[in-house]
Amino acid sequence: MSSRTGSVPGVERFREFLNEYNHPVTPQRLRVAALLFGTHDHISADEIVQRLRVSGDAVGKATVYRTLDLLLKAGLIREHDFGEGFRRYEPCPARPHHEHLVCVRCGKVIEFESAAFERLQTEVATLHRFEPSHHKVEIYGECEECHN
Amino acid sequence: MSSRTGSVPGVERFREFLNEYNHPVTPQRLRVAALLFGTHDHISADEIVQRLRVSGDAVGKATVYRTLDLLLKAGLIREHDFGEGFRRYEPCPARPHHEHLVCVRCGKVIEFESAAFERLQTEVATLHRFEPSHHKVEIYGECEECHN
DNA sequence: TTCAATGCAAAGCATTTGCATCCAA
DNA sequence: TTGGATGCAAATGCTTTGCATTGAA
Repeated sequence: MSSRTGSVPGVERFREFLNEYNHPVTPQRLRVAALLFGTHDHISADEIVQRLRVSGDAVGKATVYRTLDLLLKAGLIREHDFGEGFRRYEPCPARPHHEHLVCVRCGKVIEFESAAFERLQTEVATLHRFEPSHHKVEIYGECEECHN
Repeated sequence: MSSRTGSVPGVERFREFLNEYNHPVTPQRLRVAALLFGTHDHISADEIVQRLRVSGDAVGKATVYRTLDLLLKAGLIREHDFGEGFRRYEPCPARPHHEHLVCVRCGKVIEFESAAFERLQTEVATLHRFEPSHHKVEIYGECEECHN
């Protein structure tokens, strides 16, 4: 075992969420949450399985997917599909809302925020009589290292 | 049979692309192209198979996927993943580059363009030393009919 | 004790691939 | 005539589900 999960705020929030909805707090759930809240990467379900296995805290793949569902419902993580054939996840609470730059060669993901984008979302949605809930802005291209 | 494919500009452009790369011009390829260039929807591979079957121009699913690849390589269609578990396609040449508003209830897709978004993409990419190739802006929410 | 969680394996789906047959050029 | 296209069915890869077992409360 490695993580003192109690010290990670995100894990605490997940614990509260589980209590609130009378979902058992299991070691597997805490491990998945601790891993997610302890990384800055945008990792896939499979990477979660791998990393937990390596650190000796193996959790079944099905349980990982089920825990990701819970974390999504709790609003504690964000789900992404960058068109790679699988989804990636990142913790929410850490940083404010942000968008992504994705390198089409090496897969590197860089985050950025832009108040202008936020403003434009509201503007455009209102114009089309939409009630906006969320949005995605992804810019694809080549990062400095990959671009010759 | 229904379509006089010769009258649709997109189909003509596809024909030229096939000739240029010495790919045979087959009736199946023309049918898929004609369907795509004749609709304003954002349709899935499966919908293409269904609609062609209904109109008596059945084309195998594998051929549809293979033709979509060609159309993508030709730059004549755009591919979208709105997180529904499958991809949607739309003709490119018809309209200038645009973004999407997606109703999370009924799945309706509305297109919009915004010069401001285009400008911001370049700005942000340059800031992070990215060479931008393309981008996606999707705003999710409830359309007027679905919102109450 | 008890009801939900776990984890394996099987099932589901969209998409891709293998291969025998067919056809555009 | 012939190399590539077609289309069925099988394979793939991510994700979900069924079910017997385990464990949190």
